[in-house]
Amino acid sequence: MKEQLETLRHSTAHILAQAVATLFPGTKFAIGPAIADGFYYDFDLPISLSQEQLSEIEKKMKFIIKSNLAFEQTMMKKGEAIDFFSQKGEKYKVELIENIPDEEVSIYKQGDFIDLCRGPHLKRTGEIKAFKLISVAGAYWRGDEKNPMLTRIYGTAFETKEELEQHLHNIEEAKKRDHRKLGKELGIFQLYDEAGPGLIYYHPKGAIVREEICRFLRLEHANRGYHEVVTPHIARVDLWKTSGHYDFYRENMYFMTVDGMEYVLKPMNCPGHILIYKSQMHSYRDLPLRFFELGTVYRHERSGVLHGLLRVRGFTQDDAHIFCTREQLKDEIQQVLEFIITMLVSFGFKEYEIYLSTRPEKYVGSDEIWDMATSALEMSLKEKELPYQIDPGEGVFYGPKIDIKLKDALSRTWQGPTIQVDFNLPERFNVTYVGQDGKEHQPVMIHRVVLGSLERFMGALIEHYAGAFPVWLCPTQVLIATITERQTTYGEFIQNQLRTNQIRTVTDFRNEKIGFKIREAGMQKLPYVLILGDNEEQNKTISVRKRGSVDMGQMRVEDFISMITTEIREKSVDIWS
RNA sequence: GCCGGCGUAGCUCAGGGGUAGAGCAACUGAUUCGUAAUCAGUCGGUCGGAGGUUCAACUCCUCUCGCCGGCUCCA
Repeated sequence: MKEQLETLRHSTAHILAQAVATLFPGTKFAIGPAIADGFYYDFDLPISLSQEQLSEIEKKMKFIIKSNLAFEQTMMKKGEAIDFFSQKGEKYKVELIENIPDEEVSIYKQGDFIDLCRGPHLKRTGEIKAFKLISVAGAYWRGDEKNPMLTRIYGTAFETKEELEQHLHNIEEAKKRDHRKLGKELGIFQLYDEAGPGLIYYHPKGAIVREEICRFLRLEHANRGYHEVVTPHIARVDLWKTSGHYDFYRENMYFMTVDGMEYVLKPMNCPGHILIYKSQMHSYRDLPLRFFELGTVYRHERSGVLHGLLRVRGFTQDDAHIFCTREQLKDEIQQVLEFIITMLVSFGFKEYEIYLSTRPEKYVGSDEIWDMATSALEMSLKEKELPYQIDPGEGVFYGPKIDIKLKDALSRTWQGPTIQVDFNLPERFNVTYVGQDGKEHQPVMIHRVVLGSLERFMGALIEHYAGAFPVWLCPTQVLIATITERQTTYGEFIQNQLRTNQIRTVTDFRNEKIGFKIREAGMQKLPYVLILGDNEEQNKTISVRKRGSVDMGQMRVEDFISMITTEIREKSVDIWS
């Protein structure tokens, strides 16, 4: 973000704070930074604030802007500042100052509003031309849920009114791509109150999309030497005690007691794959051994975090566990990275962020093995020349990981693909292989998903394509629409030809105008509509209309079949919206 | 889980203590039409659920379930 814009937004945040100070005496102030597309300020308010009150605050802010107050900076000795803010009861500010290492702290003042702030700021409040308060939300002080919850007001500001309008318009447009809205409109999936939150029901069209993705995944995994396995949805609690999930993951697990025995609905697939590995002795010659499963898992996510397909309680991962030697680790990681990137590209994803998460405070295993695994991950990223960021201390307790985050329509990021190195489970389950030396050794395990969960991936995919899937994924690939009922027989003949060629085809022989049929097809984002009238029947042709109002004119049905078949086979991601 | 908001017909939404509304969809009929909405009629609701206040609650209050925006947490 441009520094100028950042300053503008930060200054707007200060004006917001001043307005709140005037309107709600007794408010304590926390922090108010500029963020990606605006700013926020966190307050400890004496009252609870609702969305409607934002316009009242905006009004006050406009008054402050009009008053054209100067932003004045002064420096204060740390002790002095602590006294000053303590006197005002500003406990959050005092806490902030105490954490500043310098001797002096910077204070900004506009009118009678004084705030701890590094700056920089605009010269005067009057420089703000275009801002809007967006929403009010709760946020924990310092982002820690053990701390009190503050009231956060989000807003945005731009240099011109036009830019502000454009931004608000963009958000409205993005909302039209929301997978929850499109999922319902296009008949892809639905959630049902009576069935429980976070549980997805794929409708027939969604099931087709999902199945196409699964078929593709199975093929690609087989091509890369993975062995597909299938494991049960429940397992005795003992298995989860051995794995450590019972101790570390219990609040996310579903339990049930049957015949006096306790079972767990699986939250992960790893223990199952380990059982399969351990069913026989393995030589170093067997490694790497890769078990793949489209494994459906259930996790009790906290109610407030559920979000359409992107965050659910039951989902299917394209999960695999690779058992390999330490020497093979880097090579395996590289292959997985390559696999992931290839798949993302084939689905048309260009925007994703890669993170390398390193050793957290609590961890198992030696420093030496952590360093080895972390550098294996990092070297793989470097050699693939993939740009990445480091997420320090964000690794799992059992090992470091690479996460790839996909973006939704509103640019919120969601973790999809991940590669995690694990030293813990092989230890807990006493997983071994016989080495060249004839002795038992412990393999390293890699947990990895390529798309992540099918649910989340489909959600991201719907938003990515705004519901207009590439033809190979489309539930309906071709609609045959007749001009009058006279062409019904010809339409059936055409449909038969397409179906014989495995093209998913539906017909619209209703007594409706062609414009009406085309409109419906357009709203359903169907890629091709074949229009049949007397003209086509006489010429033994079809008129082809491609998604996005493109009239391709008349052609022979064989030519159309060959064209669309190629498009399907190549999984063409050519987008025409 | 926490903070704030919202739940009215299959869908999108209006209404506001005194007989429940529109558009689309569905159904019936007419129309047989050339590239994003043909016309007319009909059907459709325990106003998310449970308590309470009131002569009277869809409307006010309490609880509860679900959804939305955030926070925290994650595929």
